[in-house]
Amino acid sequence: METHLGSAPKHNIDPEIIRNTFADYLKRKGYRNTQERYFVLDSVLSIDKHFNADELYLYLLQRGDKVSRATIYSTLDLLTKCNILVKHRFQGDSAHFELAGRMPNHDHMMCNECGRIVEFREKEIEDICDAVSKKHGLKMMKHSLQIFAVCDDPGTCTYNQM
Amino acid sequence: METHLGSAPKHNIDPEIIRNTFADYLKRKGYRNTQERYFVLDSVLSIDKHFNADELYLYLLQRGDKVSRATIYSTLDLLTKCNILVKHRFQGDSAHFELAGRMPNHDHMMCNECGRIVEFREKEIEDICDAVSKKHGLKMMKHSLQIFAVCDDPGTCTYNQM
DNA sequence: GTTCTTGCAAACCCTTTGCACGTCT
DNA sequence: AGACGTGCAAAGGGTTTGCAAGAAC
Repeated sequence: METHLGSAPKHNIDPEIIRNTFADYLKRKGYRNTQERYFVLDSVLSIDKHFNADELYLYLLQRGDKVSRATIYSTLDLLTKCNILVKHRFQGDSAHFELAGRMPNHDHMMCNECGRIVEFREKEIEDICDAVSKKHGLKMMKHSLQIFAVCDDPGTCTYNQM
Repeated sequence: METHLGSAPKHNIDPEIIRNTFADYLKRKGYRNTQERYFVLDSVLSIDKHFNADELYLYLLQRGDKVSRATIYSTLDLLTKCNILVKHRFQGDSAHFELAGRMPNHDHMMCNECGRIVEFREKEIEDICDAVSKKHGLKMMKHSLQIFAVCDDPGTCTYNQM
């Protein structure tokens, strides 16, 4: 079985640091160190893309680490809560995840027509969010920005507002 | 039956213009002018909030216009495609809609703890999105920005990153 | 009269849950 | 041993779909 989730990470995140972060979190919360949780963590660390729960499930299968979907969901939740993963909800149906340290505070732009996703980081955005939050009496935790656009190149990507 | 969707709109959108927009769109696409579609449009025009499909279904019932959920979904889709409505996907489960002309290009900030939603408009954000799109060879159609924050006031709203 | 739309219920997808079994401490 | 986590399958919520009946053209 072949998935599109690469197994040679290009990000420069130190796996050891993340494993410790997770171990600390579990300990702090009184949660147990189970094989399954670390199977999931190790897979996640080897992916340098966005992925959803089911893709991760299949990827784990392919690696020979069978973990049930229920456990995948539960572990993704833990990993999100301790800020190892970031959870996105794009237009589509399923939630997408990615390593938080992979490309901090970046946002996404997608072509309505071809589905291509462009990631970008724009410092100003974070600053504006911070300022707006303060102005309204809140403290920003994070933000999520998506730009819906269409490719300029009409050859590969024609937009039709049907 | 009483819903929380007000029936006295405070926005200053001209219903006639919107009805014409919709009629033109239907005509242009060869879709039919059905009672149900205009029931939905009229309801939508009388709401000055975000709403989801089911809230709209109940609101229509309350007004005495019975339209099935299937038709609600289909009509919401049409209204979104012709830019009368904007569709949002906040963290939660269901998609939320609102009139596009109600508060153009505004964004949302929500408190993780109490769920309060603050709407704001920041011109800079639109400008940055536009510039970023150009930089990557795309033409921006729209953007969606959410800020996840917590209320400053610790009395009403304590945040605990469990 | 033909084609499109509606309404209902069933199907669907993603996610969560109940419960029995297994594993961690 | 006890408590917690896992896996399975079933339930759940939101949304879409198949099909027969009805409405628009």
